[in-house]
Amino acid sequence: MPELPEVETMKRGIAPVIGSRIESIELPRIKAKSISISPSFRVLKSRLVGRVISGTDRIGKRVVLILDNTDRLVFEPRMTGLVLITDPPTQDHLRFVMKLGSNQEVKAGGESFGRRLASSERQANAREENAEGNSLMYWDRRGLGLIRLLTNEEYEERFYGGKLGEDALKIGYESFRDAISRTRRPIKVALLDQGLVAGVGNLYASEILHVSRISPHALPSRLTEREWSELFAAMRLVLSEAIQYEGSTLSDGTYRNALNKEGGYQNHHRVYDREGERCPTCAKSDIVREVQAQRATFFCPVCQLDKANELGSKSKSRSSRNKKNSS
DNA sequence: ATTAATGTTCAGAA
DNA sequence: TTTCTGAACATTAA
Repeated sequence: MPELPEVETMKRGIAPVIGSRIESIELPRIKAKSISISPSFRVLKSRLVGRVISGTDRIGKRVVLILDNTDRLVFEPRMTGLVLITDPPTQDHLRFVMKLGSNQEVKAGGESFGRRLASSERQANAREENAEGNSLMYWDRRGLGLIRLLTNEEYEERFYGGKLGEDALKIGYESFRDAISRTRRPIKVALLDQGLVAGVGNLYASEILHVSRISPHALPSRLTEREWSELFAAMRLVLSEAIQYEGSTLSDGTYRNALNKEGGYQNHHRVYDREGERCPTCAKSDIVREVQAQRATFFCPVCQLDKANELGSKSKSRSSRNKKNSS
């Protein structure tokens, strides 16, 4: 699901829209309930049409279009949202379309979707319409995402007014440690708090902790200096690796980049969704799946052993595991 | 045919 | 103040 690497990939993928003028915006007529757009679609239309997209940005897990009057159109994909510039995965969950004037000549010859085009005439037509019109689309299977148009001031207030933490790839070591130390929740839970550091989600939190060999249950207050620096390095490593592979497309196949192409990082996950597989780091245990704060958490109980918390941990029923490790 | 599970964010409760 | 819980929604696996 779109976390920092996926959203960064979308942002990079829509770079071709920079410099284009917005000719119109549309709400595709679909059966699904419409997503949240604020202010209203009418207002968006009056404020967007005619404007030029002067740039793009990413803030945490959001994609941002910067307009020539400094307004910002923010796409928040949440679970299953995608920002695309080619045909979306399906037509029935296409939520928002922005038609763009071509800033430069677009070659209409390069159709390379032959296989999928065969499926249905209706879809092929709709797709053609989108593909040749040079448009930017928002697709969202579950429809939990949202789109909002903000003035520059509203944007600054909303995202830099202390409500959102610094971006996980921009934050420095000291600030990172200070931010995460601000809570008494376990480290895995703290990493998910966007108000502390922005961009890390459930999948990458597990991966980052595994690389740094820190237990998801470890308490920030008890991390050593060495662990902090390993955690920080692991965060940068994992996120940039994932960006190199254009993000993770999980088994449900939802996530795609801006060209509707799957990511590749799922093949390089060390622990996420790998319950029962051998730990790639120590090879002394299988990966364990556990629910922590209502979220699936994957880790290796051996090389991510939480020494400080081992005895006093308030874990619930652990009956299924009988490990007779010397202690 | 129901039900649970999926992950992000926010409002409201503890 | 800080942390926790449930809702928003659509789809799939059980």
